[in-house]
Amino acid sequence: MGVSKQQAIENRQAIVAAADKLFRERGVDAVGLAELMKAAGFTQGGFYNHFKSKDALVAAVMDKAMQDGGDAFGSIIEAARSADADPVRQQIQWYLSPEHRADIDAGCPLSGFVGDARRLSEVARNAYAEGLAGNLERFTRVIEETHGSKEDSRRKAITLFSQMVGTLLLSRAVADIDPALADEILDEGRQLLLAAVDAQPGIRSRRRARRC
Amino acid sequence: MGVSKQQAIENRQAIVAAADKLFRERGVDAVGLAELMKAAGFTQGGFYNHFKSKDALVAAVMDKAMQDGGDAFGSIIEAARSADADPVRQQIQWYLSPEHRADIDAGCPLSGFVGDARRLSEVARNAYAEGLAGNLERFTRVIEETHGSKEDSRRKAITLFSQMVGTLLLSRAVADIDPALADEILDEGRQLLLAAVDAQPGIRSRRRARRC
DNA sequence: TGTACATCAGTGAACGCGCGTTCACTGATGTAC
DNA sequence: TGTACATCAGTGAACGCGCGTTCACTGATGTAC
Repeated sequence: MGVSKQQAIENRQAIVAAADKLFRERGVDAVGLAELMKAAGFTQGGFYNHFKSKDALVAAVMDKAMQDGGDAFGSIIEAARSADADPVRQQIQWYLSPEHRADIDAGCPLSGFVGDARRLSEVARNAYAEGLAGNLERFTRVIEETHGSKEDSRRKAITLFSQMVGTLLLSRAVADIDPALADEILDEGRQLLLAAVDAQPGIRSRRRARRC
Repeated sequence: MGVSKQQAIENRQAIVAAADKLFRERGVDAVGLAELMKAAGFTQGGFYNHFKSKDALVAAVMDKAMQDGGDAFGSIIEAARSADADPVRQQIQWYLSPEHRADIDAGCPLSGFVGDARRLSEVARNAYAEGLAGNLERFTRVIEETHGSKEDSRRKAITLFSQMVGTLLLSRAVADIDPALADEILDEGRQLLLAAVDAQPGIRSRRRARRC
C-alpha cells in the first residue's frame, strides 16, 4: 500500500511481537502464518517482505524474546537496588509468583521456550543457548555483588535458576487441571529458595545491618 | 488382513509406543499419522481401527507414558533397596545423569512432556496432572521411609522433584549447542541435591549405622 | 521547489503439499450350528 | 469335528482443508533531476 521506512520497521516488530505471544501460547507448529499476520494486523502475503521463511521468523522471535528477558531481569535488579532490597530475593519473588506463572506471553523466555528449544532450527537454538548463558552470567554477577561469596556465585546462580525454572514449569503444567497442586508446587519452591537465600551470610549480614 | 484379537492388542500397543517416542522427540504437531503408522509398521488407514482421533491417541500415549514413568521410578527404588543404598540418592543420580538427559524417548515423561502439557487436550492434561500427583505421592512415601521426617517429607518431595526437572530441562535444552554449559548445569544440580540429601538426618544416621 | 519515476511494503489469490480423516475393500479370525 | 458365515484389523486410495510459500499487482514513499 505504500508505507514509510519507519512504518515498515514498526510493522516488522509488530509481526515479531504477535509471533512471540502466539508461539509461546500454542507452540510454533500450531500457529499458521495467515493467522499470525492477521493477529499483527496484516494479510498473509506481506510476511515474505520481512522474513525469508517461517524459520527465520522463529529465530527473530527467539532473539527478541531473549533480549526482552534480559531487560526484564535488569529492571527487577534495578528496582530492588533503588528500594535497597535484596535483588536475589526480589528475583525469586517475581519468578515464582502466580502472576509470572500466568504471564506466559511476556514472562521469562527461558521457561517459555524450554520445551520447544530442542526442536527448533539451529539458529533459534543458538539464540536460546546464548540467552541462557547470558542470563546465568548476569545472575552470577548479582549474586557475587550482593552475597560477597565470589568463588561459588556461579554455582549458586546455576542451581538457583534451575530450581526456579523447574518449579515454574511444573506449576504451569498443571495450573488449569489441578490448581491446588500448582499452587503447592509454586509456594513450596518459593519458600525453600527464599529460605536458602536468607541463610546466605552475605544477605543476612546486609539485612541485619539495615535493621540496626 | 485378518488378525487375531491378541495380535490386534499388540498392534495397538506398537502404535502407542511409536507415538510416545516420536511425540517426545519432535512434538505432537510435527508428527503426522501416516509417518507414525509407518513407524509402527502399518499403513495409515488402520489407525482409526484403534483410535477415534489423533487426540485420543495423545491421551493414550500420555496414560502409557505416565504408567511407564511410575514403573521406572519403582524399579529404581526397588534396586536401591535390595542393594541397601539410599533410594533418594539413587533417584537423583539417575535423574541427573547424562544417560537420562540423552534418553528423551524413555526418560521421565513429566520432564519429556512438561513443555507440551499445557497445550494438549483436556484428557491428556488430566493424565499429565494425575501422573505428576502420583509421582509426588510416591516420592513423598520414599522420603518419609528413608529419612524418617514425616511432617515435611511432602515438602521435600515437591521441591526436590522440581529442582531435578528444572536442571534436566535446562541441560537438555542446550545439550547440542553448548555441551559444556549443559554438563555444568547437570553436574552442579546433581552435586547440590546429593549434598542436600546427605545433610538430612535420616539419611546420615542410616549410612553411619551401616558403616559401624 | 516541482515533476517523473523507481522502490518496495502490503494485498489477496493461487500454488503444491501433507495433514487428519473417511471409505470400500480384503481376508484371516473366531463363532454358530 | 467340520462347514458356513459374521467380524473386524489392515490396506491404500481418496476427501477437504489449511499449511508455507509464490506471484502479479497496487500505490504511497522517497529519490533524481
